[in-house]
Amino acid sequence: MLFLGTIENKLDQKGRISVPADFRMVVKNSTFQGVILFHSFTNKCIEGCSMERMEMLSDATDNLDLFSEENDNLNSLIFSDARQLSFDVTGRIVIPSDLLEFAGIKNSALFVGKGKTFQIWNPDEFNKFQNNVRKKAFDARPSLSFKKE
Amino acid sequence: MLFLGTIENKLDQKGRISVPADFRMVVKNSTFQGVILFHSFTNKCIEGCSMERMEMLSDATDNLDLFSEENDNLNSLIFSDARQLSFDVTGRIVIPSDLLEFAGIKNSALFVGKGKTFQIWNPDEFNKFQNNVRKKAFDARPSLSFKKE
DNA sequence: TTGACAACCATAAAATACCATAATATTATT
DNA sequence: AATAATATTATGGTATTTTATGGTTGTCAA
Repeated sequence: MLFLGTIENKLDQKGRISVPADFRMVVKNSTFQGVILFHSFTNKCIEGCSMERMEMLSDATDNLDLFSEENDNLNSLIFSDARQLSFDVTGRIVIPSDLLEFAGIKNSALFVGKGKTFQIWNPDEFNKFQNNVRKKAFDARPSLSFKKE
Repeated sequence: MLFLGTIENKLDQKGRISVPADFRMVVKNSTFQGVILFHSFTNKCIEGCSMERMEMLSDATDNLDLFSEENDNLNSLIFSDARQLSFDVTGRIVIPSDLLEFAGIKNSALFVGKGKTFQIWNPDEFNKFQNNVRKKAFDARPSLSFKKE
């Protein structure tokens, strides 16, 4: 199962927001009924994934080197920053305020499927980003975008 | 199993449409009883495939690199646009309205087999497209089109 | 005792399951 | 081979469930 599509949901005054049903389905068989969130390293948005994915990341970065400063820094960046947020009965989470601020999210947020992971964006910010990505893809491969007659 | 042939079916007022029985057979042994749909990057139509195929794509693009902007952009193009649609009891799906608009589909749609994938077209648009393709093939290779006796 | 937070209850809208039927194809029978 | 019987589709309408969202209460700790 993959995180697919983009769904916009609202934050209520208590900061709660529904995780899209399709996204909840992805972690349905997971031990942890919730998601992991952390700052994105590439964009002005929040990164999200399942606990299983986080464990894979851990396995990938873990080289058992207790003396590697680089390794320590990387783990610090990723794991100390990550929060596990469990769903309430109706499938909502409360996104920590520092993450909301980082992503510039106020009243509503966009859940963006990325396959094995997902992101949470300010809807307007994502529009800008997506247009930019499409433009870049277009510039890189014009032959795919416009077939000559 | 492959997606083969072209079948035209109707949309009802609720936007439901039967996925051709032969197409449903292709994903019969899949864990996810449904199809993945997304905008075509090359034509005015909807692209479709099985969840397995989407997972293969995911495996191919997934590199666990949290710092790769390029990878992030690629995933954004592919997965943020895709929807998983499961069959109802009679084998129907509801195609999201934005995809219908993109492909210019109103009352009926044409399922076009492409082997490992398929497409969904406005029937008239597909005719135009098909004629164009034939014309191009004709222009390119007149010698193949008219065999002398 | 106040403020943060979790558990609980409620509801409108949207999505999906359910039931029914008509059209088509497939098989069986004579 | 012709026709009857059966199964499988595609399609239409209704009922039920799920989802997203809002509000209230209870609990624990500062």
